[in-house]
Amino acid sequence: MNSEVRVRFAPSPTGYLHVGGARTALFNYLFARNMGGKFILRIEDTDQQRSTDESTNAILRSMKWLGLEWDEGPEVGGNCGPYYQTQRMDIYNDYAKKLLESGHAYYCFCSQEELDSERQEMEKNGVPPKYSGKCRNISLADAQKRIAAGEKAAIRFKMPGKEIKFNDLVRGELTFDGNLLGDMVIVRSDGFPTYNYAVVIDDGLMKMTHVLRGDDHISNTPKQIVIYEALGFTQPVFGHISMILGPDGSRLSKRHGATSVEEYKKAGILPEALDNFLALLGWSPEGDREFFTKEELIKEFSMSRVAKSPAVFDVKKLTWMNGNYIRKNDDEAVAKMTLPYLIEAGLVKESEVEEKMPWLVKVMKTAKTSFETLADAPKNVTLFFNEDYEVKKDDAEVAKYTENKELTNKVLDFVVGEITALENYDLASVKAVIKKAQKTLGVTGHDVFMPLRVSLTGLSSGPGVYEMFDILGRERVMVRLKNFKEKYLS
RNA sequence: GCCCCCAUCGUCUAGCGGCCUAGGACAUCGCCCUUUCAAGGCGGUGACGCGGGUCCGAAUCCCGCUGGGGGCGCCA
Repeated sequence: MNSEVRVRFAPSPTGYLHVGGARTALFNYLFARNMGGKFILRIEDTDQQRSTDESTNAILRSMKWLGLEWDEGPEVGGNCGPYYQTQRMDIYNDYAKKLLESGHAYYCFCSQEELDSERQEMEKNGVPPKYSGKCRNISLADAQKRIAAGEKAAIRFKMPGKEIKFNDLVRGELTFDGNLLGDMVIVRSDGFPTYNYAVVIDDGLMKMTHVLRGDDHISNTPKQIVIYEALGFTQPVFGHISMILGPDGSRLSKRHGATSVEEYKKAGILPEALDNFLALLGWSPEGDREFFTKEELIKEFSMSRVAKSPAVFDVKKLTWMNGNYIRKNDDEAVAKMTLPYLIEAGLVKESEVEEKMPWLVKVMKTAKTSFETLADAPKNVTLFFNEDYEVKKDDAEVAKYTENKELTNKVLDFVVGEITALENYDLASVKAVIKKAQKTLGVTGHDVFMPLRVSLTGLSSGPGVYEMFDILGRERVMVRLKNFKEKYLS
């Protein structure tokens, strides 16, 4: 079947997977799955200086975490491999040779210094910087002799000075003037291919039907098209997705804060939430719905609904969405997903996880409405864990009850007495006690709840008082109440 | 400097000539629920960058301007 859709994501392993890259990968993935085609992952590691295995691993890890499984590529193989550019050197060289022989390319002996000064000169004169074509007329035979004699040479592609057009899937027809483009290097003097060349060889040989990538590649496209033409490869359909911007409207970068998928994972963002959020950056479904499972995204996705304009990455909305995803889970699931964060915060020990699990589930039942990321969990549940919580006396609401000792004492004494006398400590009895306190003491509900809240949590706001009684249990409630009395009411 | 792309509430966006006194979501504000907080429910504030056309009619089409972004490497 040569009508099968084939798309790829081709990161260069020079750092972590960026959210912008993740979105490009996601769009390719969704498009492939929606069309019943293949999603291919290729590692563009021809930059020897900056590529690292560590980055490759980090990128693969992030892709998997996001659920973007690839059909061909590293670890899974495929018929069009290898999928690492550094393993495809022979292929690039073969095609470079063909281009040299067919007269589409030539050897260039210009040194870096010559090129630099040439460019500076052009810039000074306000001329668009473009290679002069100095080595264009050195014959292949002469060039080969010089190389045999030990000279270093790059290979340049002869740009045809013509108009280059292509039909972009998201932007429509785009036109470029080839006369403005200089002869580009396709093979560096160290023998490594350049991006614009390697990408064509790979996409051509890997039979890509569509190339969906970032906006920043628009001006590379005409350069690549002429290589497709020279090689006689079938051109894929191009689609350029707009970029992701920071809050200030410039290209999203480190100075805007977290940019890598890994950082969001660490911050306690769920992969489903990040996928959902990223899908909505630049793509919109029909209708007003915003929450989609991956399967639903696949079903709904269409390149025709991809926006042309760039999008600002709004962490607030991501976080809101993430909170919704967390709350969609049942209490047990939330307990499990927050566990690593609780352990890291020292609230739970690895060894007591099993024993504490049922209790943790109970904690999460009341706490999960209060956090938007998993990393928020520890600070929101810490007061359930130990008795040495701080009483915020500088909070005016709290101070009311530390200052009005008479009321607080009255309430606490009554409740302590009644709770101690309780045969069965359960929620119903606790409720009854509190009711009784109101009646007997002749105070409002608020005036019995607040002293209890302040003494049980040290705060004027937080989880429900009943929930505290339930989660803490009789003994810990007593400890807290008595401690509070001793410290603040005597 | 040159080339290219983009332009609807603060943000993500719907809108593809009349359904628009511009719809939804985040954020924000108010109300409700409620022992507090959160969650939830309801409601409010809030946008077609500007100027020319075309058309009976323009957020929607065309041109210019302005603004923003990207590219112009022996980086990808």
